[in-house]
Amino acid sequence: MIRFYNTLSGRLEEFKPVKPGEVRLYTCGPTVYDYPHIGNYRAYIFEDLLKRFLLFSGFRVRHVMNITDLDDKTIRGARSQGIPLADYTRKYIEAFFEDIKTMRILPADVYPRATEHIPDMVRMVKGLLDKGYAYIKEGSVYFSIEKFPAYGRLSKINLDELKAGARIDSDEYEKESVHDFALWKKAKEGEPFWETELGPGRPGWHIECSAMSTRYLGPTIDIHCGGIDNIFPHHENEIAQSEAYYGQKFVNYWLHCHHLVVEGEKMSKSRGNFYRLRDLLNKDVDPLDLRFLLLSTHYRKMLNFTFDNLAQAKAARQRIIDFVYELEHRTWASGSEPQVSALADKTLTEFTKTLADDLNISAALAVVFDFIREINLGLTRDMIKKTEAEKILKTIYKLDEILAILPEKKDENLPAEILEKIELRQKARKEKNFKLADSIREELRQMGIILEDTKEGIRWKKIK
RNA sequence: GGCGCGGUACCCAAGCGGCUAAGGGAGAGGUCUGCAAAACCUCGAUUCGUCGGUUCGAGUCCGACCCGCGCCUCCA
Repeated sequence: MIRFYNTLSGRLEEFKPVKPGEVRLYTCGPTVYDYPHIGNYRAYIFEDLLKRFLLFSGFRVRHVMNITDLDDKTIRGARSQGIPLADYTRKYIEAFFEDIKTMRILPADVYPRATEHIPDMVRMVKGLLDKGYAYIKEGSVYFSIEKFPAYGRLSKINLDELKAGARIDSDEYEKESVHDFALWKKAKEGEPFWETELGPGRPGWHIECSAMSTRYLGPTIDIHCGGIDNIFPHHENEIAQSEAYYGQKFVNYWLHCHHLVVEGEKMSKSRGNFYRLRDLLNKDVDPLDLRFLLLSTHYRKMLNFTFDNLAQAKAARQRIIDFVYELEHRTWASGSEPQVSALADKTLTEFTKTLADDLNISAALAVVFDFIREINLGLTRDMIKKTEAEKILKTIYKLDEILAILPEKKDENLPAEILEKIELRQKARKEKNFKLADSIREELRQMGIILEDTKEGIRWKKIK
């Protein structure tokens, strides 16, 4: 049984997709006005874990992630540079696709862009007007919240109380009630607009997601993910629009990822603790170390990013890498040891079971490390035979289908000059010239190559 | 003001009423090694923010309080 914490009900629920064996997943994508920061990637990696787990469990997953290339921020950005919106957003869109690849995030099936779905949005807004959920004021269209009694159910927000906390309404448009939100914004001087049946203008931010999600996934979606900060008002508004328009349940399971903070404080440019993914990669951070760090804290818990935590994640990940390395480079005695095989099976079962419990990644990783310790113990006692060695490796790679933290098995070769140095050191060792041998070892270590002398000969590994 | 999250060893972190409180990192001692590295073994919280309560039994449920953080405005 798979259980997830559903924000809508506020408790753990058994997961049952609308259509057995198939999951329709919608995740809020990037707003392409800048390079995404590591907090964005925390959310994307949580979603990736979820998706990989579902795939691993045998579901077919239809995944849609929108790209917000039309909103206040992108418009402001394009205008400040005096270039067309599409030219402005293009480089961020390209960067996004590059980055999710380096972070090993599985691509979605569809990446709809707001600018390419204006007609879908217009159709929905028109429908909401026809059904009486929306009204026009001075050329703009607004959703009338009082027409939708279920409003506030997701965020548990009470509108009367909201009203009490006097807040400044930053929206420059006229509406009947403070909490009504714009579905369609009348064209403004210097802003891009579309000529439509609603008149010249552009869509409001919330309707973009409602239109694009239901366009590709149908009126009822199994799982909708996003950051915790999107619960109100964005997701609340999505529910209102979609359910008012389609007359049926919009989303069955709402999964929200908690924030990432840096050094215990909210990331912000003014505080100087703001990191884009690229800032870190330029500092020689291994993207997979970062992936491991972002992955290893439960998605509903606040994650504190520090460089110390990153170093800890790196060390933990290295333990797994070293384990795989050992298995791949040893020579094995033939024969078999059925107990070891059973342990591998048990590990896989336990791993899946812990993740099925609302993606309890910490418990899942504990299962992995328990397995590694057990096998390493067997290794020191020469209890692992060829048959098992293969099975163990297969198991680890199976686990990595979900974790995706093992390095690519590409450059297994070293440049000739380095190989020569290793040879030289071997010779020095043979002649008991340890001083020379140690200096070569140190020299290579500086270059990121670690040498290890084992019973079966010398081994090297790269360390970034 | 309203809504919500968290406080478990030096650090990260699981645990959702009942075996000796997972796992990782760092540390100490040991085995192996020319020395290292890796690996293995051993050690490490009589205790889970504080104080009360419920219970045969509580990090685990209830109440109060203290501390840290987030949201309520664009935001993953």
